[in-house]
Order: sequence, then C-alpha cells, then structure tokens
Amino acid sequence: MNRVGIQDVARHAGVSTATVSYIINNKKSVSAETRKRVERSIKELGYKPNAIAQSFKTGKKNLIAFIVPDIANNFFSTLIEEIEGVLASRHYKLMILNTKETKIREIESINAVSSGIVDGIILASTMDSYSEIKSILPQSIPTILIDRELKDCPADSITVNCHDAVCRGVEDLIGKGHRKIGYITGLMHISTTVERLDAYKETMQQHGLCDPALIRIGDSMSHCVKGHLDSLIAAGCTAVVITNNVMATEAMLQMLDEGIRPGRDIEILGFRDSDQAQYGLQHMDLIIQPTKELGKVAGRRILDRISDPAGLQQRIELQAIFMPREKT
Amino acid sequence: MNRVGIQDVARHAGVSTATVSYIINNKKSVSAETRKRVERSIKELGYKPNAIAQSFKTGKKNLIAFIVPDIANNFFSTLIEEIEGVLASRHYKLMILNTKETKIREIESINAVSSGIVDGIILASTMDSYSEIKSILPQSIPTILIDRELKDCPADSITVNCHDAVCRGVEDLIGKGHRKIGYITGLMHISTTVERLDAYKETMQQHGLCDPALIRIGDSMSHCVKGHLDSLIAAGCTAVVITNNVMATEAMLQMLDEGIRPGRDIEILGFRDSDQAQYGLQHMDLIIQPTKELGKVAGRRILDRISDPAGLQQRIELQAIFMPREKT
DNA sequence: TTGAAAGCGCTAACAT
DNA sequence: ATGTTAGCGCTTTCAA
Repeated sequence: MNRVGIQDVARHAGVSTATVSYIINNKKSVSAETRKRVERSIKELGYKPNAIAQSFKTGKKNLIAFIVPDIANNFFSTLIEEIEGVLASRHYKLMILNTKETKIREIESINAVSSGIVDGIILASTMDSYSEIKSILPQSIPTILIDRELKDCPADSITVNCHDAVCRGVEDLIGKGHRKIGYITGLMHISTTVERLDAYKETMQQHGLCDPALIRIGDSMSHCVKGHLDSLIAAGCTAVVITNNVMATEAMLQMLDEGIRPGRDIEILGFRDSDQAQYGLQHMDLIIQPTKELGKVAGRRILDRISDPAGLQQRIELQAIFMPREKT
Repeated sequence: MNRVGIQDVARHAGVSTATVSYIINNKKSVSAETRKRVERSIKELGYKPNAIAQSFKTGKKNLIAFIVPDIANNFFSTLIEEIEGVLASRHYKLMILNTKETKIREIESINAVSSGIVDGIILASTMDSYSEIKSILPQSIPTILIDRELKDCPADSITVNCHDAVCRGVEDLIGKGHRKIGYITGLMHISTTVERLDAYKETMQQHGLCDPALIRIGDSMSHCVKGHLDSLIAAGCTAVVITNNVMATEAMLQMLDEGIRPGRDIEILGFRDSDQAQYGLQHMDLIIQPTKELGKVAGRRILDRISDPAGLQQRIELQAIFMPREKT
C-alpha cells in the first residue's frame, strides 16, 4: 500500500533523486546508460510521480476549471468536448463544475477552485452582474468568460453574437408575410438572452410589428415550452422564435406529438449548435451557433492567458448564422 | 501577485503558524481572543490556504474522479448530479472525465487520475474486460464501478439489474399478442447491453418466438436508430424494444416526424431514468432505471470505501422496474 | 553528467 | 492555550 517515491527509485538505481527527476521531466542531459538503468527501476518498482507533490513544488497543476451551467445541454457538452480537445494537446486536464444555473452553486464552485487547485478558470456565468462574484473571483488565477458576458468584468471573454442572425431570421419571417411573431426567451438575467430579445424587438419595431404581449419568459433548461407555445398559438401567432437549442428541441417533440406541423401549421425559428444533428430540427428555420469553434477558441485563449497573465484584456466575438429550413 | 501564506498571517496576528493552522482547521482549542485576532488578520490579508500544500501535507484531496462515457446522456448527467450532491455534503468535489465511450480516453483518464490527484475513482467503464485496465488501475486509490460491471474486477460495484424488468416488459408485449418483437441493442461490449439482450432472448425463447433476424446492434449514443427501426418495421415487427434512454428518445422523435404513432401503429418498449420527464415518452412502455438512487448509492459507497480501504468487496445491485404506458 | 541540499506552504506531534 | 519544528515528495540551484 505504501506508495513508492523518488527516493526508492534513486536508491534502487544507485543514483540521486535529482537524476531521477531529470529523467522524469527530461530536463537535463543524462547519459544513455543511467537513463536506461533508472527507467528500469521505475518500471520495476512501479513508480508514479506524486502529482500533488509536483504541483506543490512547481506551482503548475495542468488543470483548468470549467464552471458550466448545465452539462446535459448539448451546447455546453459540445463546449466541454472541444475545450478538452485543445487542452489535451497541451497536457492540460479539464475539471468540470456544474452549477445547474444556480448562483449558489456558482459561488461554491468559484470558492472551491480559488484555493489554488487549477491554473485557470473558464466561466459560463449564471450571474446577473459582475458585482455578485467580484469579491470571490481570485485575481491571481487567469480567468475567461465564455458564452455569457458580465458587464465591467475585466476578464477576457469569448462570446457568440446572435444579434445579426436573429434580425435576419425575424426579417425573413416578416418577409414571408408573418405579422404576429411570438418569442420565447431564455433566462432573463443572462447576456445572450437580452441580446437576442433586443434584436427581435428592434426588428419587429422597424416594421411596426412589436407587441410585448407576444413575448414569453422561458428558462433555458426545463419544461416551460409547452405552455408558452400553446398560449402564443392561442394569441394568433403564425410564427414563433425559440431562443435556445434545448427549448427548440423540446418544442419540436411537443408539436409533433400534438400533430402541429412545424413549417406548415406554424413557422418556428429555433437555435442549434454547429454540429447538432438533432432529428426533427430540419423543419425549423435555425440560428446556428459556432459552438465547436467557441470551445476551441476558449481553450486556446485560457492557455495563452496563462502564459501571459499580464496581457491586455481580450473580448472575442464569434458570429452566429441564420439558416432557413430545408424541409416543409 | 504574491500569494499571502500562513507565515504572513501568523506574523500579522503575532502568533505562530501552528495557531493559525489550528484555527483554519479548528483542530485544537484556541482562546476566543486569539481566534478573533487571527481571523481578522486572515480577512485583512485576504489569506486563502493553499489547497495543494494542504493536500501535499495531509494526503487528502477531497476530490473524487468520475470517469464517465457520455456526459450529454441524461442517464449519466443525472448520475453526476446525484453523486455531486452526496459528495458536497461531506465536502468532497467531483472531477468529471468524459470518455465519449472510447477506450483510449478511458485509459488516458485513468492515467491522469492515478498520479494521486484524487481520493477515489468512480468508473463507468467502456471496456470489454477488466484485463484491459487491470495494469493501469491504481490499487492504492479506492475505486468503484458504476452501472457497468467488469468481470473479475475486485473493485466494488453498483449496478442496476434490468433483467427482470426486461422479461416482464417482453412478457407483457407477448401477452398483448405481439409475435414479431424487434430489439435494438446498445454497445455490445457493455455488461448492461448483454444482460438486457439475454433477458429478451430468454423470454422470447420461452414462447418459441426467438428470431435472431429481429435483433439490431445499436450504439447508445448517436443516430443509429432510424435505420434499425425502419428495417425492423419492414421485417414485420409490431413491437420493438429499444434498450436505452437516448435511443428511445431519438426513436420517439423520428416516429413522430414520420407519422408513425407509437402505441398505435407500433408498440415500443423503451428505457428512461427515474425522473426523466421527456416529452413524448408517455407513448411507450418503459423500463425505468433508478438512476438517482444509483448515483446516491455510489456517492455513499465511494466515501465509505475511502474511510475503510481494506473492507470486503461489495456488489450492490438495484432493480429497474417495468411500467406500461399511460397513453395511446 | 551527476549529486547534495534547500526549500515549496502547510500540519501535527511534541514541548512548554 | 500556544509555540517549535520536522517533515510531506518533489524540483532545481549550485557545486563537483
């Protein structure tokens, strides 16, 4: 049960601990012969460097934390996947902390992580504002915001601009003759929700079509869609904008089940991720987020930020695109 | 940028580092006055104990690794949620490692984790057999298998027995007069897949109905269902067993989209998790896995195992239940 | 090319 | 109740 340490290896191979360390990290030139001997000892003894001791000594953990609102959401699990890929190529691991869109769990997660166990933090925050976490977010740990912005936060951010795509989508609906276009939001305290809603209002206003009675406040996670959709249909909407992937999929299931034919009985403008091959979504107009790209860029950015902690703040913005449906 | 250490606090409060340590961990009795003074110093200096140094010294990391095949699968994200809950109550954190059902990523994950950064490992393995990971699975770290068993593995395991529920479900189908009952499997190298398939074959055999031509090999993740379902229908099946939650949901979407009415045109026996409120699933007969319970039990078990590393191996088996559909 | 030895920041046994 | 101090297992400087 006693773990074998670098001492044991050194003794077994008849060298100093320094030499073993050099070999583990191939830091200095070591004669081929010694290297061979030490490597044999390592294998024989089954030696594994104690990662905690290494981190303690060097200060490097090769670990990034991703604080994420909902791992079951395809958007975020795609993000995780992509970030992991980028990090793995640089020998970093990703630690995932799931907040379930609650502030308390976000705070707990930030606290857990600010004890110095990670080299960097990627945060998709569920907070209303930066002030709510300003005091607990450790300035000593490189941090970047992903997907959702926090006003006045000095950290780097990587976001997706959906404003233009939403405008285009709504324009398209209007162009097809729709006048009563309903809208189901995500969680209202999140920056992306506000951005998208503003784009919708703006466009509707430009055509003199804006009607607050056609807006429903949703959450991005669970089962709020049914009621909203029914009530918008009852209100006479011929088209509905549903502003995230989870809700769009749910709406799809529900409509199919009730015999409402999206694309015929009602027009839906939904959201999906870059590579989401969700069955049924082909009946909707879609706004497609560059989710994979978002993850990749975030992965690269946190790594760069770690190697240059003092660099200037960066705000990176990717663009979503509007794609009309294929099928009826 | 220089992190403040326990030394700084001690100096600032005019006490020894030991006293500060006692207060942080409230280990020994400290006079109310000293405590107050030290706590003020901690606040003033913004001191946060270096978690790595603590772990280094004590050997405790308060971290459990969960190596999981697919975080986007509701079954596993529910598991994560429940395990997190149990661990949080004992001040443990969960580190999630997503293998995407690939062996290579499982091996990488095990290696990453066996450098001693966690106190315990929960593994939902995607391997064919224990021999594939026997040499890399660290015996010094408490490990439990969840959901999927690995023959001959000496670790504890927590699984869900679906055998009886599948038998009952298939019996029920037969009782309703179905004779050609198709079957779509999960990944064939996984223990749960085999268990379920055996139960199906067994039951069909008992009624002289077993026909290998009615079995389709699926994977549990992606988009294999459509083809299989179509071909089973073409083969004359009046009922189909779909043996995990992801595939069941996908089949649902597809059938609705194609105007096939589950529960009327075709009978489906699907799977879902304890609390999965997926729209549309009410048209299927269902086998319900006690997913939340599974997570809770696993969380408790790993904690117990950590406090008693030498205890006898435990194999815990929960039972799935069969539930006929509500709606037509 | 190799080795001796000084810590990294903290905990806890032991002493006072 | 509080302080002194010896490490935990490793890396790395400096010397040989």
